[in-house]
Amino acid sequence: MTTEPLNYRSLCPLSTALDLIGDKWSLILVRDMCMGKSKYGDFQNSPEAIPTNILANRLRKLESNGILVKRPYQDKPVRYEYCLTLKGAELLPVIQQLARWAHQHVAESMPPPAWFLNAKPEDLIKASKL
Amino acid sequence: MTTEPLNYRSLCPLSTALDLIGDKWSLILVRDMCMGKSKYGDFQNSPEAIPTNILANRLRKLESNGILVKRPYQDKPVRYEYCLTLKGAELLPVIQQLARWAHQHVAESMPPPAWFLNAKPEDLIKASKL
DNA sequence: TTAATCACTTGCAATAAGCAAGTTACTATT
DNA sequence: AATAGTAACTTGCTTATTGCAAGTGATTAA
Repeated sequence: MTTEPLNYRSLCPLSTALDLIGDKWSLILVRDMCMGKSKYGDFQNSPEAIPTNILANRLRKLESNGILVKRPYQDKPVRYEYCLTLKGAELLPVIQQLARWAHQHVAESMPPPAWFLNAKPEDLIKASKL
Repeated sequence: MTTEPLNYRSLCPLSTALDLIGDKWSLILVRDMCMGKSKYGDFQNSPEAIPTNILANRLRKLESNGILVKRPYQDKPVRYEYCLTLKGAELLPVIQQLARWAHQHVAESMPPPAWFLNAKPEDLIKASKL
């Protein structure tokens, strides 16, 4: 498997999950990948405007935690795409629940698109090797 | 309603949700309240060992965002309890999905108790005024 | 040759987290 | 009456993380 931090605050499943993806940006990136985005520039262009150094850092962490895979889709010049693994795709239910909650309880938030709420993790993985 | 930050990164529901509870500690506290904990000292005694200044700060934020209510349950000396509102209790599905995900994909994490996975938000609110 | 794009890295300032100790208001003990 | 103890915090300070602006290397396009 991939290298994981190994310094969990506790072994409570919620706590370990938060240690891996419980920061301000990780799930935003997972969302973007759920929406079909896959390139560095795509992530930068999201409305939340992630700083570029943090983007690079989060992509590295998510990769080393097995949530996404980075692979070149061309050379000269080399360009990479970032795709969810099964582990990453299965965060979809988490994101769906968060979006549902915000829609119900945060007045300012926009409604999540229906296709998003009905999507399944399996729909998201396009030929990645787990 | 209660005072909310009003400085959301975007109006995407996921993004607004993360702006409210997407930090390292908020959901840990919501989990504790889901488990029946309600006092300052209870939260401090959780295995993740939240620093006391951060605990006080998070309780304030969660209260001002309408996720919990703080109320005295005795005076002389005054002691407070912190209880989930409906808004807070409805984070349960989010936490359940996170726990489920960790159990499936994080080798080190313990299995979530069955009663927890089957609990419903309504079960959690004990006579708070929404 | 110059300009442009993509995918980053680097340096530094600002913000947040974490640790230890102190405080206030009581109750209980000697 | 003095001492100790507990609950719920606050304060000061150090360390770590974020965020902003600018710079870099590879390559294509004008």
